[in-house]
Amino acid sequence: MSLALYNTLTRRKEPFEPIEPGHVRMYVCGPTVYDEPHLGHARAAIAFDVIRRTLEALGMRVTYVRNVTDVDDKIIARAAEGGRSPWEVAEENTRAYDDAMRALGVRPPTLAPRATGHISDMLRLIGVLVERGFAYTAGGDVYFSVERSGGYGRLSNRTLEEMRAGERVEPDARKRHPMDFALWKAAKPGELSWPSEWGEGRPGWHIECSAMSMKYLGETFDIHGGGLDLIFPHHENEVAQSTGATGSGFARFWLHNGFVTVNREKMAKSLKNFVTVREMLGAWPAPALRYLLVSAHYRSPIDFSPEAVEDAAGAWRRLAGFARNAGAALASAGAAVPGAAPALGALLPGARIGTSGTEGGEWRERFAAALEDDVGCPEAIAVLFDLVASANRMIERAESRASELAAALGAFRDLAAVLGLDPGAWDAPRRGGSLAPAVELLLRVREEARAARDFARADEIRSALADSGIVVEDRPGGPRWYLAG
RNA sequence: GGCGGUGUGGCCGAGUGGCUAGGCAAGGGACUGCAAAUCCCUGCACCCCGGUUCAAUUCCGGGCGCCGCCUCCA
Repeated sequence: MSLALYNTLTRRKEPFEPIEPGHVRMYVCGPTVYDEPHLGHARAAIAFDVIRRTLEALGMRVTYVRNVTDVDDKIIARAAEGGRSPWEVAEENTRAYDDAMRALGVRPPTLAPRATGHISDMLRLIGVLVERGFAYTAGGDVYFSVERSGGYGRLSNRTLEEMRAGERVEPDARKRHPMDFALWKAAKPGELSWPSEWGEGRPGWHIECSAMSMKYLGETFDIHGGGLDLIFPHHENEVAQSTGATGSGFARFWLHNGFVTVNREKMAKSLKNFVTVREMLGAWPAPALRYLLVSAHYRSPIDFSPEAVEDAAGAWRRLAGFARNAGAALASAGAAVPGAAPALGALLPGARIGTSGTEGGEWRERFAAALEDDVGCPEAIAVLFDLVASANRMIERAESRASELAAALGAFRDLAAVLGLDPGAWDAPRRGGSLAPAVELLLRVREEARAARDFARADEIRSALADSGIVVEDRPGGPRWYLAG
């Protein structure tokens, strides 16, 4: 089997092959940094993080570009409210975004270009569009002419007539067609601006993605992604601009992630029903959040609620518990414990899910097949749980060979890593070890109490540790402890 | 109104023309000083109405509900 992806452009699943064999070029619309990231941003970033890891795990090299929109009306407005500069606002929120994504195990893209660093590229592109007759000036503004663009509306599957029928905004008198959109906006006095042959101004929103994607990935590249809400007008306009300027095709596959909803409604600033990543991380373990956002197919909505996160946390505990138990079982059998998958954030292929012939080949094959079908994470997760149940039975039954369990754990780590859910990778950073001597002393005291059948004292110690986030399990071979979460 | 998506057991969430994923929660059992973790067992789901078929949750037609987009939006 080979990889198939759902392409918004054709509204079908299509076999995917990169233009350059073995090398995928992918561009995803990143955040507009006017506020701190909410769960919706996390969902998008994680969706494409998993897509990227999947491509890599299937043996492809991925050049992944995700932009930062750091010039925009909302940033300017936010700056004005706080009496700060737009630069400051953008900088602060870019940092908040990066921190949040790192905490959720989202690997940094290959490149994260900022709009303000590419003004000259945008001006050049606008110049070409004006030259070729796809754009016109009106005052200090430059507009793109949708009527000049062949096939405008193809991506969002609607015609210009249909769009006009649904018009909700008063047409701007300076536009030739109501759907024409700004490539360059004349600066208002005192506003952030750059010089151009059309006067002082700043770029429209859509042109930055055309300029930056083509600069780093070429005129035609493999995958362009973003949230479902960007299909129209943002991506439609990108297509129009880019194909207008180059005369050749733009992105071949368009991938769009579904929303995070609250009470089945889109999470959005305007509805005031959003939850920031920071708030979430304060209340729940990061891997539980990541699990929640990976557990649904990337195109489906995920309805957020405290119960949903609680369920995800439970599922995550089962996965993490398995890695712990299997590791301990192997160690006590004197067998080698498979190493953790590459650390989070490492610019390395997410995993080695190589198929038949390898240890744990059957699970690897099923897992790969799930992801090859339009990145079917729910199915892939089901394989992971099947593996866990099966390997737990090996642990339970003493007659199982250590080599078999080691293969299962190795496969588990490799496969979970494709989803960014390898427990080893999450545990490593916080295994400071500074707690260990104190905890182990308490556990020795507790063992003495248990030996003396002073269970009140033993339970007291256990619950005191629990209050500090340390879970104690009494095993046949003695107590074991770990950090909760 | 146009376009797109979606409707599965208490909840989340795959999938399939008959052999009916997975997780969480729940109940019972094993293990344990008690727990925890783990294992075993249990619950007979597919919006409605027609049609095709030996057989439909799965295919076709119609209807209804919900969600999204229609120049803020991941």
